[in-house]
Amino acid sequence: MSLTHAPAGAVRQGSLRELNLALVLGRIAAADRPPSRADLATATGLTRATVSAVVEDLLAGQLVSESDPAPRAGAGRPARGLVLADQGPAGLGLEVNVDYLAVCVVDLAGQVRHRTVHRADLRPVAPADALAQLVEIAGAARDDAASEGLTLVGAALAVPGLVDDTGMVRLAPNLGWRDVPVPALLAEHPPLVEQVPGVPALVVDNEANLAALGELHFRPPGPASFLHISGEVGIGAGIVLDGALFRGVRGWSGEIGHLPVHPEGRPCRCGGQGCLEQYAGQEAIVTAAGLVRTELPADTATARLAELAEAGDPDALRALHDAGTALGVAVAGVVNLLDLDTVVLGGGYAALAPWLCPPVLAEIASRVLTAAWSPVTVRPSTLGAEAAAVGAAGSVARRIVAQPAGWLARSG
Amino acid sequence: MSLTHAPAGAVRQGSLRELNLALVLGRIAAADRPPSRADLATATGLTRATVSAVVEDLLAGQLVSESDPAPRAGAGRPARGLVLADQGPAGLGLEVNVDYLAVCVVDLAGQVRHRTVHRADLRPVAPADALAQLVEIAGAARDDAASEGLTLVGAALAVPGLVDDTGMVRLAPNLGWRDVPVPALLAEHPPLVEQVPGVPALVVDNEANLAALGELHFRPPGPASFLHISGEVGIGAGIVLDGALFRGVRGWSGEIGHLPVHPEGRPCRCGGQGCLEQYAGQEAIVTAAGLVRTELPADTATARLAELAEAGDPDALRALHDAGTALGVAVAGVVNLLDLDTVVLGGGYAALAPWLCPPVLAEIASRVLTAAWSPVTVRPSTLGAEAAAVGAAGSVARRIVAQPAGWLARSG
DNA sequence: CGCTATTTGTTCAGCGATTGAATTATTTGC
DNA sequence: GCAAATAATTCAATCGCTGAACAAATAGCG
Repeated sequence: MSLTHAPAGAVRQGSLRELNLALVLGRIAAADRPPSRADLATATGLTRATVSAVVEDLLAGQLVSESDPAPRAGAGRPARGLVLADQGPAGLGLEVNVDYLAVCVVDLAGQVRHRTVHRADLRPVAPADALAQLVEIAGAARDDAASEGLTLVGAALAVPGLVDDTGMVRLAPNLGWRDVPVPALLAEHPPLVEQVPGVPALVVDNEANLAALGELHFRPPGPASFLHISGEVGIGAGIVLDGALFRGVRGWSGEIGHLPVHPEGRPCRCGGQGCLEQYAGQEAIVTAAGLVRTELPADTATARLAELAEAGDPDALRALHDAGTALGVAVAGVVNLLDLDTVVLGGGYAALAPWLCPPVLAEIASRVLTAAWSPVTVRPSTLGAEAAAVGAAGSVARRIVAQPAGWLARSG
Repeated sequence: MSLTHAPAGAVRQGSLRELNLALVLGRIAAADRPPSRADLATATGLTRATVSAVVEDLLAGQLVSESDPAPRAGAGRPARGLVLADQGPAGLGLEVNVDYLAVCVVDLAGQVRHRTVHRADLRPVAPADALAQLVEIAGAARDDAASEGLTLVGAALAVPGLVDDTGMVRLAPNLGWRDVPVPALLAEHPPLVEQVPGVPALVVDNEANLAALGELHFRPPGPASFLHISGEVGIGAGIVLDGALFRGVRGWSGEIGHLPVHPEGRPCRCGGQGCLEQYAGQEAIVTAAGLVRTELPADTATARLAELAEAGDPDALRALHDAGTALGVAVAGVVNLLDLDTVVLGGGYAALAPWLCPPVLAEIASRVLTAAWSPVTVRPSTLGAEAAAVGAAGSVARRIVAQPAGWLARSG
């Protein structure tokens, strides 16, 4: 029951058209088959005349295109289907992580049109240099996209750390970044994207948040509310409610890693005791499995762990089971609290999901009151390791779909 | 970042006026001093001409009234202040609880204009009979309100149990209700409220949810996002995000009582182990304090407990401290997850807040990562025991403020 | 092959709501 | 008593939606 139906600001004369552009475009994006103008009219409640006028604007602005007449039974003039354009605006996704840089381009329809991953240990690299490398890769991606008729209209950067609302990276412990003014550093390079009213040129956000958004956009029939858990060294949760990321009062939501699972248990670096991170963080799992803590990326350790588990190594299996149980205790609490019906295991957990899911489901079954009525789905993320970059680019593309007026106002 | 700015349905010609009516009325409601038309124009971005036209509609519909010219310094024609009308539409709040029936009427400004509490043990009473008594009391309240120029336009009923989306009470254990079709039972009585387009005649909801909404409306400068915890036999949380109650996918959010605080601890009726309810539920506190479990209402036991604590009884103090610590562990987890900055202790906890708050705050301080940056406020509810009834009535009144067009369309 | 029914999409006069400038209203300060 | 300042209203112009009529394109049927 959202009681704030009205847009935040004034509803001017022209807002009407803006809202209907968004409404119609949103329907086209959400439809499973290319809808006709008539379909849109009945779906939205607008008249066909209005829909035609709105669609004309969308076609002129390269936001949608007409598809071949869909074969359809019955009499009558055949409808022309409308689909999101594969040319026009697109989003740029960037990611700086411990052991790689990633860049990708996602179009309006959510298709990944370009993708580059540059593997390198970024920990010894100064932030400014890392960003410079990223800009270089992104420049090539932009040219590539341009050759396909795509115009980049905004960028989103995923980092493994806390980001404040100005885009400053306050703390990215595993990367060794502290108080890095990313927007200012990137402003020293030539702009990567075309400026479009209503679309921020650069958004910096936590990788867990953006990875969750990636999951939202690229599972066509997926749920609008779910919990996405990124298991890395820390454990971050992206909470998606009604198709929007819930960021909390200060933008620091999702710290599921410090939910207590053994309140009198091991001390945690957060100052508490028995936090989930101490039992289901990557380091905890790896050491519990008897692996020596590897020097370099978590990736390797995770892959090794999966191998061992695959081979039936009892230590690895026990470590995964214990971690899954701890995770399940925390997840059950979240599900009880928020009444979500889908949990996605992402990040390092994705590869370990076959062993983590059963104990998580077991804890949910025994602790969640309503689990009997309504089952809770727990599944691994479908996106690869660079989910955050894809989610970042997708969030930009999605913004265009949600607010097309800015793009249309750009060039006329 | 809500990406769904557009209203769900079509934006017709007339929607423009509807949206601006809501926008202007919302500003009047949110202002701390009666704004003038000129203030509203600058605040909303609309022209003064439009604001005048909109205000004229609101005045004609008895939704706002002009206050005496506010004394103001400087030259110029004095502004006429606009305030929410103290006549016109109002909301009816109803509550059935274990040991009382409550009815109240709240006007647009959020003022409680009428209040009746009928104390009685409702457990042996059949649901139909309880509702019949409630209707009788409500009828008197409606007549009382009518004499003050108020018209009831919707009712909300709070019950201590799970309610599905049809208004059916699936289970209210402490009341002994199961699958009670409240809307159908109430339909057998003459209607209590005038039908207004866009305002449901009856909403049935969980008391914890409605109590949380009560807190939202009646702390003028209060935060838009907070956690409201009702400590009764069970422990329920109302999660308010951006001024709206978060209900979850199926409407069953807020089950904070089953967050694990001692995962290998006491078994809980939910099937889990070590749930919060086992350590901070009213029964748990009362028995821990050495009080014999009293026959009747929890109220009495809570009051007795407060008395003992006031007098310095060591058992009572220890029981409250332990309960507060358990509560704090759970609350810290929620705050980490959702990044909320305000926690309200309501229901039975309100009276015990002086002893519960300190340990809760201590746990938050030690377990919440961001507590150092941004303090978390923990305070008792300011509403009385019948918070849910007030919140219920307030939610109806608030709906009129959020969607005034329906009321205006009513009589012309 | 031609006619009709059917559905899609466009055109156009009408209308409601906002806009911006001009106008009126009311008070303070000189 | 007059000018400056602020508040609120009036009014022609304009923007965008509506509803109905109209044009386009196809399947079914005799």
